This record gives sequence, structure tokens and C-alpha cells, in this order.
Amino acid sequence: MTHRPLPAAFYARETELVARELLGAVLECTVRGTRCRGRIIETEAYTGEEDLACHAAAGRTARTEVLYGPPGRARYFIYGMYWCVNAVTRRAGLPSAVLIRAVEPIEGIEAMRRRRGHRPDRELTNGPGKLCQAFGITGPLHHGVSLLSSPLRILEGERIPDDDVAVTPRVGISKAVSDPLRWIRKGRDLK
DNA sequence: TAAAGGATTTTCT
DNA sequence: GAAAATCCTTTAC
Repeated sequence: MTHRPLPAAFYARETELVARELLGAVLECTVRGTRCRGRIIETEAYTGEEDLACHAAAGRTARTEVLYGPPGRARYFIYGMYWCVNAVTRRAGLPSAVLIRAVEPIEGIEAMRRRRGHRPDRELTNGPGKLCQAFGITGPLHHGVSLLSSPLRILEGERIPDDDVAVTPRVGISKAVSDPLRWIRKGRDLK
């Protein structure tokens, strides 16, 4: 497969479309010379200020500033003690992003096992906080950086066909809207 | 197998 | 004071 980063124009589209198209793309992170790669298999769209589950619903603050910036940048959100990867979408001034919820390890699995405490392989990267821990993604190092260049980027991958993709409402989010906004590759065996 | 609670920090009511 | 885009451990059935 090619190893080209997805261009900024990829992210400068409707958030739901970007969430769909990111399935199959390759998340890459290099930390101190160790490179990890994983194929994206689950994403979630946070569509803007009108989406109550989106952090931008709270308005423009230091915490949400990156969401308002240009597309193609990474945003990391901390829930108490965990970080998550987001890809900012649309254009500057329109706060929205796609949360990367799960990947399949491709490269650097030894580092992932080490960072994740040698759990079963299926539990290395099957959650938004877990995959960050596995990849060594931390806030100060990665918050707000471009996804188009190292150390953290998203590469072109093999497209996952529509027949293998399911769209569902978000689950476990009290402010979630009923619209289907979570994209999952069918048949994944991660839970 | 399911449910409950803790860790931890920012934000809102 | 409570909840949040989570995860892990403990406790109960």
C-alpha cells in the first residue's frame, strides 16, 4: 500500500463523510524511533456546536480551540487521565472532528504490548483511550499537531467497501443525538 | 456476566 | 457539586 499522508483537502469536507472515509486509513505514530501503525476500523463524528456531545457545544475555550482551527490537525482530549485522537474537519471557524475509536495493529505491536501491560492482543487498541496508550500518544507532545507529517499522521489505506461498513448511533454518551454517527467495520473481533 | 466505583481534570450548572 | 467522547478492578448474582 502507499504510504502517502492523507492531504488537508481530505479533511476539509463534511464530518460524517470524513468519518466514513477514514475507515481503512492507517494511523501512524513514531515515538523515540519506534514506529507504530494501525488500520482504522471505528470512527465517530462530532459535528459542531449544535451537537451537544461535541465539546464545541460549550463554545470556544482553551480546551476546544483546536476544534476551531484548520482541518487535518490532531486534537487530543483527556478524560480525567486518558487521551483520544481526533481529526479536525471542515474549515477554520467551524468546530468539528472525527474521533478515532479503534484500530487494528499493523506495525510496532511489541511496543504496543509493552505500553499496554502485555494484555491479550485484541485489547491493545480496541478503544479510543487504549489505542493512544498503545501508540505512545500523549498530550503535550501531540496536541494540535498536523496529521500530515511525522511524528503523528494518517496515511492512505485500503478502502473498506460499503458492504463491510455499519453505521450506528453513538452509545454510552448521555448527550448523544439519535443520528447514526459511529462508523464500524463489520466483523471486527475486538470485544 | 453484569454492575458499580475509582482515578483525574476541565467545564458547566 | 456533578458530569464528561474512558478504562480498569472489584463485587455481586
